[in-house]
Amino acid sequence: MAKATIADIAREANVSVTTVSRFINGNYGKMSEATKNRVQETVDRLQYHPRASAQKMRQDHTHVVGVIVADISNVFSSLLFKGIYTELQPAGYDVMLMNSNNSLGEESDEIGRLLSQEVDGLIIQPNARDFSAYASITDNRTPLVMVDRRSEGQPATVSSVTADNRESCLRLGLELARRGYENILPLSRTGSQISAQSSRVEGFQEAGERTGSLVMPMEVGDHGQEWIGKELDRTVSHLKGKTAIISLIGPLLFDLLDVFKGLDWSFPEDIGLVSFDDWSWSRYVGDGIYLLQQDPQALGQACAHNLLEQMGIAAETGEGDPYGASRQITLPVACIEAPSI
Amino acid sequence: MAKATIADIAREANVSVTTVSRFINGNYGKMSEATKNRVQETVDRLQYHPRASAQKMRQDHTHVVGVIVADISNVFSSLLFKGIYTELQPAGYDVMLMNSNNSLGEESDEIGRLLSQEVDGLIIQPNARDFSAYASITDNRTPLVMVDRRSEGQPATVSSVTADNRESCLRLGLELARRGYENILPLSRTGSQISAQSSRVEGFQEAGERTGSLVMPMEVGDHGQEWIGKELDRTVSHLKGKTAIISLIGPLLFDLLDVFKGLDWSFPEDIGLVSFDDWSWSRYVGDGIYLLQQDPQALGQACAHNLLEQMGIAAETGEGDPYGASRQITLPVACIEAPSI
DNA sequence: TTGTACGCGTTATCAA
DNA sequence: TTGATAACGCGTACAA
Repeated sequence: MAKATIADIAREANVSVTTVSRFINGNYGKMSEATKNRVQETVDRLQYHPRASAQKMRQDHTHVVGVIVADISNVFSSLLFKGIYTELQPAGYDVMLMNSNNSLGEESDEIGRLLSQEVDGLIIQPNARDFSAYASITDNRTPLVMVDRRSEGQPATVSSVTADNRESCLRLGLELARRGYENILPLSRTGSQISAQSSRVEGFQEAGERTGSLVMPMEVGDHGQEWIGKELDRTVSHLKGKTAIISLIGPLLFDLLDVFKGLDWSFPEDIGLVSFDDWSWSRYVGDGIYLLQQDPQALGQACAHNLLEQMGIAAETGEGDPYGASRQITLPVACIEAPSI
Repeated sequence: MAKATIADIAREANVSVTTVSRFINGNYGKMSEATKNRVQETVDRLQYHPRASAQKMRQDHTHVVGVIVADISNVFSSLLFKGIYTELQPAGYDVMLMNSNNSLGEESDEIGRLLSQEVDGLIIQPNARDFSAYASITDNRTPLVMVDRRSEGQPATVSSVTADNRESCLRLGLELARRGYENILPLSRTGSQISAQSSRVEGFQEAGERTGSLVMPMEVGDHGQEWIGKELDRTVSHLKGKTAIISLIGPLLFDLLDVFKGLDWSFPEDIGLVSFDDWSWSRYVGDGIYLLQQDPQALGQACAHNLLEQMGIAAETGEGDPYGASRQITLPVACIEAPSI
């Protein structure tokens, strides 16, 4: 027997499809207890589930939200998703998750797929430097929230949720100077055109300008530990005074620890070490590592919350401006002290 | 202007809806270059996207797969998802991801939602001890793959993908005995009715029977580090000979390291320490920790691959048996040696 | 090579 | 309190 439809229920329960539909949607107001029970029984017996796709045809919302993260194997992304999901699920929204792998091409393809799914809203951790890559979304009047990274030329109508990268790095730069560090080496490994790492570098550079310390950003690209070790060794050997190395992205800390071991550097004696986002394991390494830590789950919840607002307004006003609720949201970065500097 | 439909394209391009439909579906066979180009141009200009929900009405597949993981904040789940996604996306399937939070109630609700979405297939990391919780899925003839855990009474028609938990723990138990350990304390923290942890305990118990060593499983439930520390201390102080403590689930290792610090135990001197699934950070702790490591991404790919087979057969044979491809798949657990035992 | 017309399962409108 | 029926956007059998 094929899947039950609303018509099957109606026939079996000796009512009209209208009544069944009302029942499904909880409009018990105009329904006798008797019919209600009869329909209920039939629905259970035939294991009827209303089909989302058929419902979508008659309604202007799908109750599905699309999410595109840059790298799902990074813990940042999974906690971000958890925050999003925690907020959206109780509100009655399902989530389609996609992984762009830090690739512009995959991202673009995925946006198309999600638009085809008629998602009610979209949360993206973007890869493209220029916002034009996302124009199809706004053209579509689909509510959009950007997270973690900002692309250039982003319309004021689009929301943005990021951590306080610049400020936290500025503060850390000042603190390092206060502790007598004269050189700061922020290491980044950027997979895409844009990332939160660049705002972090800016923060350090500002601190350098204010304190007179040397800030020398280093982009390690796809290079392995051997290359990183060589470059670091060469650079540091030319520097006067105390040097601190900053891992601007969580996974890079793994490599740095190996590199330090290879060079036989220990911290904080030979060199200072600070990292972003270790996801709470590094406190078991030696006496712990000084950290700047984002709260990805909070970021996710903020995204979802803002998106719900946008979608709510879109639903209320119909043809109105779905972007009334938009804003730029910045969440704090925690500083976890440890004797690695 | 409202979203473009196939009819809009047809009108603008001066062709019939049939032609547009053929174009969308790549049936260029019966189409002149001229019309093809004209349609192409119009589609681009109006930014037309076919609506998945309308297509679904006319077809018996949605090209959407549902995935329910037990705890998305556990790295196991995110890598599992990555494996699934990596396999399904190129095959043209979108993925709805849900997080059951190790809760039976949420899981049951989520299954209903996914069935309403008419997913073509389902991958679940199950919470319920008894398979009856999933009967609605098989009643629906929706292809299903269970991963990581097995529920009782699972029909032969349902696939299962798990890591080689029992065997790997048996081998480790034997190895521990060989190294002179006389007591093995596997610690588990189970959030749901079933988990992979129980097969692991079985493996150790089998080893205990063979070697004569004492195996004393301990369930720490929701207790905090203080409780764990007290219980461990009390237990170990009563034991003769060398003792090894096993963290049967990755996150528990965090707690154990703190507990060890609190009790001032060091490994391997005072006690042996082994853990499952640290996700590669623990090698920086002291001289590293002995590990049994699953490959969640490989598990995910195996799930997706099997599901694709099931769905392929379902699609081919129409009313035929979609479960022909079903099997029990077991993947190896890697053993990463380190001087913590 | 292109077009017409119907039906998929549901909800909303209107009528009874 | 209930029911009949027209849409929603698309794919396809059949007609031209």
